[in-house]
Amino acid sequence: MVTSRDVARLAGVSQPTVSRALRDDPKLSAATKQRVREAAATLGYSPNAIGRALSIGRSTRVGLVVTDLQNQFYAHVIAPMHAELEKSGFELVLITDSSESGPVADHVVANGLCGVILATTTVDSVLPVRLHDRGIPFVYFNRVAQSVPADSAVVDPELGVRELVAAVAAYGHRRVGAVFGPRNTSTGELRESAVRNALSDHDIALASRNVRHGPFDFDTGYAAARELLAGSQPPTLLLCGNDVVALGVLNAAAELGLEVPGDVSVVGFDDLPSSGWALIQLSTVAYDLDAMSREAVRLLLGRVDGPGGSGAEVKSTVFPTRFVPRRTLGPAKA
Amino acid sequence: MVTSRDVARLAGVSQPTVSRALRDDPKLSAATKQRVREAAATLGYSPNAIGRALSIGRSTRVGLVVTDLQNQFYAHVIAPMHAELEKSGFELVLITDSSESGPVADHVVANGLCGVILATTTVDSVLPVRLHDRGIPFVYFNRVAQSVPADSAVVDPELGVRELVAAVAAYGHRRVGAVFGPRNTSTGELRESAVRNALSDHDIALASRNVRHGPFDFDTGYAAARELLAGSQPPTLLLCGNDVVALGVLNAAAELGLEVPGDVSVVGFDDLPSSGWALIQLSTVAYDLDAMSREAVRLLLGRVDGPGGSGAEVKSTVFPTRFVPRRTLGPAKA
DNA sequence: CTTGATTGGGTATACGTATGCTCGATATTG
DNA sequence: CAATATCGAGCATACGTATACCCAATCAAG
Repeated sequence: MVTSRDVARLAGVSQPTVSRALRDDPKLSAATKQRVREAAATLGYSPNAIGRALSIGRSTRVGLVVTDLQNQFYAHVIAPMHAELEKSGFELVLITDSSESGPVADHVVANGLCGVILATTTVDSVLPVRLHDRGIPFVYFNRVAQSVPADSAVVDPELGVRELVAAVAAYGHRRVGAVFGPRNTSTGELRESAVRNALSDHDIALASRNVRHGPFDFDTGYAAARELLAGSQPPTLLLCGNDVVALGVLNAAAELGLEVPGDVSVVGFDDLPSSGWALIQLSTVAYDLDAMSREAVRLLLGRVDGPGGSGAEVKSTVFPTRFVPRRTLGPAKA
Repeated sequence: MVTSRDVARLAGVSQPTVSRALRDDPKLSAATKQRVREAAATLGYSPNAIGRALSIGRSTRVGLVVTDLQNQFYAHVIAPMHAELEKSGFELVLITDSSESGPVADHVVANGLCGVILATTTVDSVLPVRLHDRGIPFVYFNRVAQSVPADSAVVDPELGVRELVAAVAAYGHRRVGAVFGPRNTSTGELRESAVRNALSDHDIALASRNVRHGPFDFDTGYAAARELLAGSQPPTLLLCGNDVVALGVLNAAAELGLEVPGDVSVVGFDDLPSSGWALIQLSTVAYDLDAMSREAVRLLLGRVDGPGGSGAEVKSTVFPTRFVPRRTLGPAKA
């Protein structure tokens, strides 16, 4: 491995001078910088991130805390985050938070991550508290916890859901069901209340026997649909907490031999790329997930090497939603 | 941040003793170890990975080189790899290799990764050479490059493809087409030749006008299908390089108003979870992707902290395939 | 009882980089 | 021309951990 000392020797300067030259320290003469840069180029030197991290007490590595890496949703989150981080020379480290009991914070400290993006926060998460206590910069992505304020990139479901429910009403749905997300997540709660409010604005009842809750995954939708669509008077529409849940519902409906939207309409939330496929054509509520992912990164990096650090005001970037009508929402079955 | 020195002070020992105690050095008395462990627990100490990495000259961070993080395939690769790495206390770092010109190797060195898993190797990749030159342990996942030998976890398409083509022949397909993977990847080549051999064993011709090549992604399948299925005498079957390509084909077929398998049959390769969905029901060639991902990790870790290092024999774990018949393969259209 | 081996732990130092401080050399000013 | 300011770069050291080496104490064997 070629070190700054090797470069120093070749350039005829001291090691600290190499460090300063490459960091473009104004104290150095242009001539010296040039000489050092050439020597570095000759040797193919690139500064060792480990040494640097140890020295300045901070790495260029950002953690992303998720629960379910298999979940399609995260693929479309990870990719833009990674791209955005790369632009600033940061690395993305995946962290799965299976227990949430606290070791994650230890992990972050021990591995010297300079910041964390929380994508699976529940309202009762202790992780934000732990991170706050240790002074580790973090941001909320998608979900937030009220207990500890921090920057966040989130979605406002209101508008999209209103448009969606207007369409639902226009199609004449009266007997509706829903598969909401977990009650202990801000997204779950927010979307649920948005849906409930919009439904009651249109005088559409949501019977509790037609409502299910569960994690934002395929199985939740699948299991809920098997139950909800099996009765003698099944709902003519299932509103889903997100697209992945809706996919579970769609597949359960297909297995039950039900036509969509002939027998039952299905709507999602997120507008993942696959929702637009001809095979799927899921009616859903859309927002700019790519931009939101990048924004979370930008907010975090602002905290990490920003001047104020945790001093500045808490910023929350809210992304608007809109309804995207597609095939899976149609007229209510008579 | 609590350091080993803090623990040392509390335990009334020197800093190196803390290091030794926690690494279970046989030179230390059990009593001392116990005292140190208690002190460490009291302070909530966990060793700083940065300092450790700098000291021993090796980190516990493994890079995964991919091109397209959005690609559904990788979600099912990343998850098991991450889980397997976590078991051994290693971290997963994502690296996208956009240019493949060499900076990836620099990146690996600079950021002190202890090893790399190559998931997007082409036969003419320079990255393996660079890694080999710098003595960085790496393994091939899924695809290999002949130029530099290294451990690999790969698929043997032979058996599955043979079974698949037998089914194709039984269904009476004579006018077939294919959307193969890139010619400069080992997987692309291997699957293509397996298909060609099996087809000719059944005396089924594969007209070059019905063949397309391209990256293993959705758009490849989509674009190819729009072309291949548009003619007056379209193939009655499209064999696809992998499932994601097949999804592109299926969606193009749906847009063209074609029935699957009534008008055209489609088969894939990989058997991703979504291929088994009721909505999709893709006939495909399956293998244990989860086990293969984990094996790649194990092979790499064997090189990283194994005794022989690069000295030992090159190991290649080959995963067998089998045909999974589903809805998208049916009788040839008359 | 002395000598040698052995055990247990401390001391010194290394890893690669960054930065405060120092100091010589040059430039500036009175 | 002398005194002071300024610039440029080196020296020393810090970050947290691991390990080679060394030394004191204990123990065994002669």
